[in-house]
Amino acid sequence: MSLTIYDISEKAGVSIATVSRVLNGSSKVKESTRQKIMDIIDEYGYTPNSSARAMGLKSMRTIGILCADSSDIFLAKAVYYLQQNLQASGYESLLCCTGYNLDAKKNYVNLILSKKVDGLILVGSNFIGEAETENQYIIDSSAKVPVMVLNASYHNDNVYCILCDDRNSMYRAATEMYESGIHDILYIYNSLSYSGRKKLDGFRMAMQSQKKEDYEDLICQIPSEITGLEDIAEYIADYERRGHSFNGVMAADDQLGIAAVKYAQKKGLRIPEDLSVIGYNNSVLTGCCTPELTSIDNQLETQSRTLVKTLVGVLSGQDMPHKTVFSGTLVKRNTTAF
Amino acid sequence: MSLTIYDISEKAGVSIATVSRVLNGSSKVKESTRQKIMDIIDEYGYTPNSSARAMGLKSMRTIGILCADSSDIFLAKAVYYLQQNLQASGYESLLCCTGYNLDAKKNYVNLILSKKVDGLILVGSNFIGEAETENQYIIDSSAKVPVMVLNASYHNDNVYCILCDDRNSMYRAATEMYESGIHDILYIYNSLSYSGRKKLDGFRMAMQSQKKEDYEDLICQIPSEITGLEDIAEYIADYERRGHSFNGVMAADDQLGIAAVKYAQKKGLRIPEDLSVIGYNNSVLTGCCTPELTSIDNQLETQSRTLVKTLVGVLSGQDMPHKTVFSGTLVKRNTTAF
DNA sequence: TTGTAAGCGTTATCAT
DNA sequence: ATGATAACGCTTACAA
Repeated sequence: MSLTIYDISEKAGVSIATVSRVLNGSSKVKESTRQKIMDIIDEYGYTPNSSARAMGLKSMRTIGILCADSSDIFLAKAVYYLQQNLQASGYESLLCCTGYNLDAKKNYVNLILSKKVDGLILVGSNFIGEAETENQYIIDSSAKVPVMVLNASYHNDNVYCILCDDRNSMYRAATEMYESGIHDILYIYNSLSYSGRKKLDGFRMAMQSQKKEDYEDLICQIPSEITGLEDIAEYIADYERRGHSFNGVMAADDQLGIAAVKYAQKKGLRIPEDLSVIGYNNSVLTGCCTPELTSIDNQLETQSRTLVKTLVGVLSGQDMPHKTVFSGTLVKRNTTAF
Repeated sequence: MSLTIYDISEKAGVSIATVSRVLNGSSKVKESTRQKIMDIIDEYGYTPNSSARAMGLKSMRTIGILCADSSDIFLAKAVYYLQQNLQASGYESLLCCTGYNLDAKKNYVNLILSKKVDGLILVGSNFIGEAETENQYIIDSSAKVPVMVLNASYHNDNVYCILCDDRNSMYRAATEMYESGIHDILYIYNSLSYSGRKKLDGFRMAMQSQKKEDYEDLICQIPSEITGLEDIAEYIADYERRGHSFNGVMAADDQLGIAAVKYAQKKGLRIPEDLSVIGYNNSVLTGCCTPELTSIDNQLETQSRTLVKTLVGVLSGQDMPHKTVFSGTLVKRNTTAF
């Protein structure tokens, strides 16, 4: 069994209260006794029991992180940055992968709340539903602890959102592509999560403000059951064969962007001469295809850092902004010429 | 403040011991009182305080997971599977990303041990050093809790290893490539972690048993400072220009495999006619290049499941195998013709 | 079957 | 500056 504060106090010939004081750096302790206690702690390698500490402090100094799938390339990155920042701020984190089903998510929220975490971080816009009823669980949770949402927006009292302005980022990138002379732009996407909707909005806005006609015909949802990149490429080829022609592609994520590159290779189109492609997320995948994929970077690292800073502020009683929005940036590689 | 066991016992008109009993499903409780208590728990939404519980049980039912970088595509997958399995077995997990520096790793081990976790999982062979002194911290840790190692082998009393036989997997794949008529095989790798060494061993064994001469000339370490895939491709091209010729590439991971594909594209070589390529890990990256990358799958999901099963066994006092080895399988895609 | 009471290792409020 | 001591919420002998 490992040492307790009692063992240390005994060896040092002081009371546990004194030991506790030096441990917490709190009240005044005579420097000599402080030294003596520290020496003994070092010598015997004592470390406080964090459960007991949590009971005394009524806080675990632990944050619950929920994400749908921590092996997703985008979410993994976010979780990584969050944990690094939390750790640096002296918080533990409890990670929980929920999958994409709403009921499962609710259950996991309850589970993690029962661990008496000090706060909750929802990673990814898939935690926000379109219907208000789908989000009741967020309101309920926020009654107990502050809820942070990464990459989506939800307005409520004790919830704080950090996000990238996906709509505007997509708008700007689509506009830039259009103004470079590429007027027939195919938009491909998988799902309409919160950020998925924003991106599509941004694309539509861009086409509208360019007075582009019939742009809706070039908005293409990839059915969720087709997942292989080659299959998606084939689906795009089909779409083209059905009478839609385009010389640019904007994809809602990098995987889809790569599928578009594969489509071009299949059709013998040159990139970027015959077809320009822009992905989204600026993930490691961008380097894997040839030519390398131009992509929109949504500042995940900055978002994560800000989120933790905001959370720590909230937990220490400060007033913090309920919504912080960053702008994405277009990272140009070789699937675009502008 | 949330409810305690006292609140529930009061509302139910029983003692806290009885409530605790139904909570733990332990000793005999009359069905009617059990029902009554459950109803009240449901009605008021009581959830036990896990710190208090940990103190009583003298266990947090928590496992510490250490990995160098949870955003690494391979490690993220492993961590994901581990967490899923631990959760299913009723364990929490505390994830901690250590980076690749040895001293940092040691510090993190101590940190996580101070949380009084019930066990430790080291994810990835980069936790095992070549020199024995580098591994002392594992021995020290295993004196306190069982230590599980994923994807590497280390022999000690309270440490348990689950791994894929990388040497043999590489041996078989290289042999298959050789026997298909591809006799000049370039081996590329980054680092010599535990599994990195095994893979290289396997390659060497294969070449030796084929009586291939001068195969050492075709073993190429990519300097760690060059990281971009295009740059690696360029490095390979340089290597070739310096007088090494080859018609096959075996890469120590998928990223390097893709770099080899990029090299071929750069040189105008046809894949697989002029150059065959095999990657390692069978990650999502395999689908991103064109043609899609043949890769060795190291059964991460199976490894993770087995690891958790073994850990749970150890924690419940059962005798468990100290070393479990799976075999990798070659997943053939389009960078190979055999 | 149920209740009583003694821990578990801290923190924090009193006194001294 | 330091020491007693009461919480904190739970588990678990031991009694009844």
